[in-house]
Amino acid sequence: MADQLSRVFAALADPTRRDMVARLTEADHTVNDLAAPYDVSLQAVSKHLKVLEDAGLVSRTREAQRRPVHLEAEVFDLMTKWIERYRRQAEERFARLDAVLARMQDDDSTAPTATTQQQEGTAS
Amino acid sequence: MADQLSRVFAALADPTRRDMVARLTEADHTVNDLAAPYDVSLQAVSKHLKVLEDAGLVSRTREAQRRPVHLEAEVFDLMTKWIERYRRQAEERFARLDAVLARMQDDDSTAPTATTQQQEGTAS
DNA sequence: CCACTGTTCAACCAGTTGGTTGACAACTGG
DNA sequence: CCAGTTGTCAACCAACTGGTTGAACAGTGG
Repeated sequence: MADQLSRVFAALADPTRRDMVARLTEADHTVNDLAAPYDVSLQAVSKHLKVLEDAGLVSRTREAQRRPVHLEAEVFDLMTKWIERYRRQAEERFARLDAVLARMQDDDSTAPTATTQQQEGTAS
Repeated sequence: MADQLSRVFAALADPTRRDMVARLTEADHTVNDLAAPYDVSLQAVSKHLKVLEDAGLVSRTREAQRRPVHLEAEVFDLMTKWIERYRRQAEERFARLDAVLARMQDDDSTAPTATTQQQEGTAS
């Protein structure tokens, strides 16, 4: 099956599932309960829940005939970590780039072939 | 097409695309350049890039025959906002729940059959 | 100008997704 | 125990995905 991070992103790529997650932050819900607002069959909702469960975003227990669905919010951290890591990296890079540009402006005697990495030096 | 948030999540649900994004935080890259590490055709990579572009995660300009790919890191905020909003909401709810449980423990005169209506709170 | 490099478009294919309906399983509670 | 409520499983379908190959387009540079 794909790694968990992929499953989490994929699970949240569907608006209906995102809405379910949003509602589950307020309170646990039964399947019927969850299904009510959407114009799809109960089975479809059950499938959505399976996707969320496989991603580790929700868990289900039993309580009488009902299967209360509970949000496992810790999984959010998985995404947050990934996103923040690369966001930070991108920001640092932009900072570096700004510095380079500033330096170039500063003393424009710099050779244009100045060992900048890939595209970076493309100050056309 | 779907809304942008869905497209962004869907785009990042693929490990190859996540890796491309990761590499693009370091520097811009051409398509060939990007494709090098992966064992798929150039056309497949081109498709992945289209997905990332449709999600607003990257932009492409022209430079001679090359099409340098550039990361648009701001889009990360879209996800971060969504995630953080609901994470916070979930945390607040858990805090509330803890409070309720603490209170119940405090004066255990509470009827044990205390109508667990929805699942918990009723404190909406 | 024309060959070459870099990239995309088009058609196709297998596998997945999100939905459907119908049957059935699990559990309560009268 | 049996009827009723709640939810899942199975089979099916259309649409989408991620990959392929072959052809075409864009732009440079000899």
